[in-house]
Amino acid sequence: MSLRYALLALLRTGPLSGYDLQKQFSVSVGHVWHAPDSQIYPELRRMHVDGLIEPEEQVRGVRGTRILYHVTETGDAAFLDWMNSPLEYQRVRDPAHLRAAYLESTSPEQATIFLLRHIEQWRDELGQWERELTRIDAVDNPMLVRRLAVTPESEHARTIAFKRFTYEGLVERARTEIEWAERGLELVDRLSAEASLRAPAGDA
Amino acid sequence: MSLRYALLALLRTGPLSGYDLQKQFSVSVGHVWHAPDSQIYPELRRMHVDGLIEPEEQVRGVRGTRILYHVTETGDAAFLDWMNSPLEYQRVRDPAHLRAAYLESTSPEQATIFLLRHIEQWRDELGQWERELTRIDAVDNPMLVRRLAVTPESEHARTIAFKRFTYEGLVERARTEIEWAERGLELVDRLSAEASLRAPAGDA
DNA sequence: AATTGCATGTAACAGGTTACATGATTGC
DNA sequence: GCAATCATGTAACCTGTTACATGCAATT
Repeated sequence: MSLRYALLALLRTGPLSGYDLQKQFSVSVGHVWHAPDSQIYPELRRMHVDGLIEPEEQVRGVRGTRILYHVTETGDAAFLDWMNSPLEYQRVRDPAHLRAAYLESTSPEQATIFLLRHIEQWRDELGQWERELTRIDAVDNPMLVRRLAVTPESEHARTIAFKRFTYEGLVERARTEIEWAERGLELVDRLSAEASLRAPAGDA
Repeated sequence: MSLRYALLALLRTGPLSGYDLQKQFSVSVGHVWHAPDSQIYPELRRMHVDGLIEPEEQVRGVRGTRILYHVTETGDAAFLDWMNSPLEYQRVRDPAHLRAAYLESTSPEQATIFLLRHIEQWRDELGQWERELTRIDAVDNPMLVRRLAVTPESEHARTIAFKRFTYEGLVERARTEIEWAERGLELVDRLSAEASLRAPAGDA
């Protein structure tokens, strides 16, 4: 049920349409909580039904409309309640470590491919998050700017500090994953070397 | 769809019942892939329908039965295919970092509570994984023992090495999370101190 | 006039969670 | 005789994914 709070967090910076939210999901909050558009639109409806947000229809051109959603007082309270409630941690479900635990069942080559892909995967994430960190420092992220615009100036440093803190955590996590997989590559090589010592294949 | 491969991984050490598997999920593979019993029994049926496993009914007492599942050749091949196929990474969906990004919306006290809980959460995981590491070193984990029993001795070191590698990764991840949250606590304190410098509350 | 981007959704399905439901066996 | 635990599931629900579906507006 975090989707609704991710949406509320964005909407608390000011009204946005489903489409706006969808885009933000791919660049800002999407870095910590992915959601496809097919999930966002129905959820917005439910949030409206629950009184957390209020739609405002806007005319676009001759016949087009777009719906801007405003956070209601109820919605604001719901967000703050969530912030102050114990977080529900998700059960572990980690395909990479699941596979890692059984790498002995495949060849060193396949193990290497798996580990290289793991490194690639996390390097991509790392790149995104590092870029986001520099954007935060430059106060260049559109959502952060929106957020600061509706925040008293005395709170600006705090707001930025927590965003930075969040992305620092993500960056460290990515680095940890990469280092782990790199040690895995060394392990695969070491095991292969040991095996070929015991049973040389290419020798006479 | 990793559940089925987690189940196959366990069954490849020899036949087990749904109940056995359920227990293993809470102590071995469950450390990387959680699954409740209500998911395991239906999945075993589907795996039987798909020809990956073969049930063997066993009499228990006068009327009780238990069903042992054996991996078929098809099942074995399916597992190895999975091992050699690109891993499907899950989209990021991280409630802790989502909340961290908006900690400025709550009080320092609530932020502290959140961070302390995060530390507690990961310390629990860390403890489990560290215990598992010592069990691996002592060759004391029942599933590892089963696994080694059906593995040629020349492969024992490899098998143990990858298990160790897996849990080392989990341990590092937990440590990274804990360190991050501890830095978060310092940040909250620092921000509170700065705020009370600018607007002293307890003073005359 | 065509392309890109804005804007809104529906439907079918897969995967996972929670709660419910039942009964037998074994050890004390 | 009772408790623990072995052993098997069903049902309803929620969340998320993938694919499909439509059409206007602004720019080139």
